[in-house]
Amino acid sequence: MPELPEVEVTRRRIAPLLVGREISKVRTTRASYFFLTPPAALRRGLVGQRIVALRRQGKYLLAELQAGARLMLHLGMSGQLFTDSARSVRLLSASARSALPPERQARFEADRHTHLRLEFADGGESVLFRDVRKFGKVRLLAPGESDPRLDKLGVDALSIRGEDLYAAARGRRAAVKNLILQQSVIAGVGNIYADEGLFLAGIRPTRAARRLTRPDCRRLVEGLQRVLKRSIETGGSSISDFVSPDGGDGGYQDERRVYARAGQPCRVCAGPIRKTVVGQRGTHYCPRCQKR
DNA sequence: ATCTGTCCCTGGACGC
DNA sequence: TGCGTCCAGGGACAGA
Repeated sequence: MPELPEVEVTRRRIAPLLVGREISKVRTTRASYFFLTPPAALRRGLVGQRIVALRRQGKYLLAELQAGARLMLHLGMSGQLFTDSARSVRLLSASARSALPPERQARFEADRHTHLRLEFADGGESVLFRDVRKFGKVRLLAPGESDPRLDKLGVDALSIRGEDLYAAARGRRAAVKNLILQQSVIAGVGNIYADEGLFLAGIRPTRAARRLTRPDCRRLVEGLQRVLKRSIETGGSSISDFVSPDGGDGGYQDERRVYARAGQPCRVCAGPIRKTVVGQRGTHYCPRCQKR
């Protein structure tokens, strides 16, 4: 699931392929709630536009266009942003793959889940957005226009300070894990890195947010930033769907300490990692290393 | 204001 | 082999 590191890795690797190029053709699938801007309006608004920058805000990507409009993208749960030449088995479902001869099994062919395809005036590589579960979003923002989703975002997870988290936790009875998953509090943290950051900080995910001390908040922010930065360095986590724009897998899934490791030995104390549910999300922790 | 539960979607895992 | 059932989860939303 794309969280801050996966979105940032995507941004860094695909920016050189977008910035400075003029969109010549836009192909979409039919309208669905994936399209916050209806497909036809999206096509009209993008053709002929040149992309001048690609930024990240929380888990959102914003492609800035020359005329001041912005293309807002969210990868949701299963979103994949990549180029024509990307090769990855993750770009095909297992059933679709098994129907193909071996030499074509890693080759991408646009399918019904490929909702957006941008072609460019220079005739070079196209950029595609595929999203099986359609939890992703795409919206074209007119010059000066914003989106409530962006307006609500809190401090970016890479720049938040312990003191900010401490302030946000005042009076909150909810579990600390719920607090750090709230994009209005910390923008960019999702389920994997929430669990991993809490582990590094030695904090039990179920602990009431308001019970955190200042030092707790400081350690939690340090833990979160450490896992986020390390994940960016290793190319993100490719646990189910994530691929980088060239089709390559990330490397962070091999460094996970708790996420999706229920029953396996803790890398610190060797005791079994436990799985529970917090706020309807699968939650993994080490009962011995995360006592408080 | 905060908190909790429900819903959107699809494919993969699992049981029989 | 094939079918049915359950599960994963980001975030919007409704209702308490």
